Amino acid sequence: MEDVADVAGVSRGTVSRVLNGGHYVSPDALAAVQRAIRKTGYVVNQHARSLVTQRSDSVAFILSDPQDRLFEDPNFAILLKGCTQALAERGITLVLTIAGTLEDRKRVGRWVTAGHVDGVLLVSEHAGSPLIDELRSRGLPIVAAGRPIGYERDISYVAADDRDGARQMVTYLRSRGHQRIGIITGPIDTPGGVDRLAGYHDVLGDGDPRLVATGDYTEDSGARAMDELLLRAPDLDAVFVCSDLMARGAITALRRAGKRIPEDVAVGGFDDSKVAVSAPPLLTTIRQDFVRVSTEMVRLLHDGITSGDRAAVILPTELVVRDSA
Amino acid sequence: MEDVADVAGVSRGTVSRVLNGGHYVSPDALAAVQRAIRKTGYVVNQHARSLVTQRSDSVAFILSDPQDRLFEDPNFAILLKGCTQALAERGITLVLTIAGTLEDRKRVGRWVTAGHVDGVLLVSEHAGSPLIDELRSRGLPIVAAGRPIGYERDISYVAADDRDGARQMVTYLRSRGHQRIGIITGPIDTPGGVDRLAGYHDVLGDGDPRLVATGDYTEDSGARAMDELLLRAPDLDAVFVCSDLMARGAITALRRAGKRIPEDVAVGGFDDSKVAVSAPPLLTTIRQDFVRVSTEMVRLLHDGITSGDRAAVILPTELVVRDSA
DNA sequence: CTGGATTCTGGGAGCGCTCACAGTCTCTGG
DNA sequence: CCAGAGACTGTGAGCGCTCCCAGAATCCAG
Repeated sequence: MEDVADVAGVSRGTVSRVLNGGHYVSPDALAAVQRAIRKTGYVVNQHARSLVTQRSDSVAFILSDPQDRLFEDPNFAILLKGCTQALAERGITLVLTIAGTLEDRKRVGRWVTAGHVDGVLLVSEHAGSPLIDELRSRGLPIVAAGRPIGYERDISYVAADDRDGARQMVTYLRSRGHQRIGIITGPIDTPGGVDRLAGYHDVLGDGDPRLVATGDYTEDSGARAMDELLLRAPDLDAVFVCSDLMARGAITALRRAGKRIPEDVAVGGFDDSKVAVSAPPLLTTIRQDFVRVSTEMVRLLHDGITSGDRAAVILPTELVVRDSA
Repeated sequence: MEDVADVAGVSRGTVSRVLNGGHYVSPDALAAVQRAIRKTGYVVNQHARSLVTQRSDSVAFILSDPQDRLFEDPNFAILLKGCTQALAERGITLVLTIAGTLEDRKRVGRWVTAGHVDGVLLVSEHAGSPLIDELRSRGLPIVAAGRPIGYERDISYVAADDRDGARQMVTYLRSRGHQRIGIITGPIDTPGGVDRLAGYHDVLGDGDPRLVATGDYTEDSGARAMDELLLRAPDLDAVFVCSDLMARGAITALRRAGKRIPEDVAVGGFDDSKVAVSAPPLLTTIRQDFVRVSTEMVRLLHDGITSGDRAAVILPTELVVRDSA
């Protein structure tokens, strides 16, 4: 930097000003510095800058999922890519951390609170992680993907309107004349698990508990839950499966049981992910826009870093009718 | 840090020594410092450390793929996760960068060469990127996933033995009595594209050019290439498709054309990825171990950072026989 | 008892940057 | 013509750490 200043015939201070927006710099000095930077091939030392500004211009993307969902679930990939790009536009770097095990989570907690990042994007399935408390106590801005159960007032989050989406699907199934509508929920400690089930009950009342089964968002679990449902309620004529991937599993199970879709049993999914249209029957499902989720998350985190604000954003969901219901 | 030194009754120098391995520190001082660190809740400032050591203890994972393959191809996810974990074990942070467009690549080039990272993991489909030259000129250690065409002597890389894998598959198909064996290759500017085709020719000689078609590793392109092959060589009785995903597309196309698999046309894939067993028929394919690839990549990069060594690792591939051939 | 390793410790210098402050110069209105 | 506001510039201090060097303490062999 001293070199640049010498070449441009100005002082370090002026070079620094040019680097940081160029306010209070004369046009001559500006041009001279820019020329000198090109000539010397100078690049700022981010560490030196961070040392004094106390900011790192990077954020952590923490995937604290106990399973290897990154592979199974395309939503994660979309979220990850969307965040990377939205951050890049703001000149912020995305640091990916995977914290599956409890030990991982401790390590990540230490790392994050050591001031490596200015904020955290939390993509975790399960609630009640001690991570949130630790991050909060350090005053680190956090934005979660999905409603963080038990922390709604404490940290920012972006979520799709799960409950309303579920209502739309169940209402639609009923409008098509289905009487015995089952549901395969996600884990009951996830917002997608409780909220979609709540939407189901909003429309159908308490209903028959034999029509409710639980999966873990994997394809296999969808098949297993469907088998269970078929056993407990052989007369069911429709099922709302709370993720497309599980719906695919459920369809496999239904076919094994000799059921035609949608003639014998109608199937509704959730997500409108790639798997919804990867094979016949094309899934009738609820769309949630994960690209939008990621841009909103980044926006919220940026706000949090610059102003300390907290906010929650609920994005609308939309029924997409295809072949399976 | 000064606080810790005061509490422990020692100097900054001693605290620093404890932090960096504890050599030349008396047991008493060591214990006192460790106690003081716990008491004060001290965490090192990574930026200050990096400023003096000139190391960042982080590496970039550069995904410079023009398409959105991260979604289509599960291999990327496995690679990404494997690298993250292998690095975490070494206390190194993974910074994810996506450089799809040319402009992205420039931005990433600037960023990486600005000293943000100690090394680079390059996961790029296409060769001849100016990125490699730029990184090399800065002396940054690089490890590529897959053979970096034209840079084999310049940078480290880890690759599966594509050519031998292809030979295994084609040999197997021929041993099963197939006479007219087609191939759907990857893009011809990728190692997987040229090497697997070379393996095919190793076994079959020059053969009939009408039996060769090219895809781009997406499912759709597999279907299109199959249609083309069927048109040019309606008598073909087997096809080696150079990725499982494309093989799925090819199977769709074959079925549309009324062909039974494997009775009318046998299909061989490559990768042994999740899609190989996602639906019937289960794919006969070539296994390459991406977890192993990622750990080897990290090992090589670590070597490169600490010692400046370069190396190439070729991992064996293995035929997996299932239903499709 | 002494000289030279060997182990351990403290403190100064400096990594490359930003920020606050003091100072200079120019331009305005009274 | 002058005071004061505004635009611009240079300089010193300091961010929190590691590294180096000098010196103190300890130990062992001669």
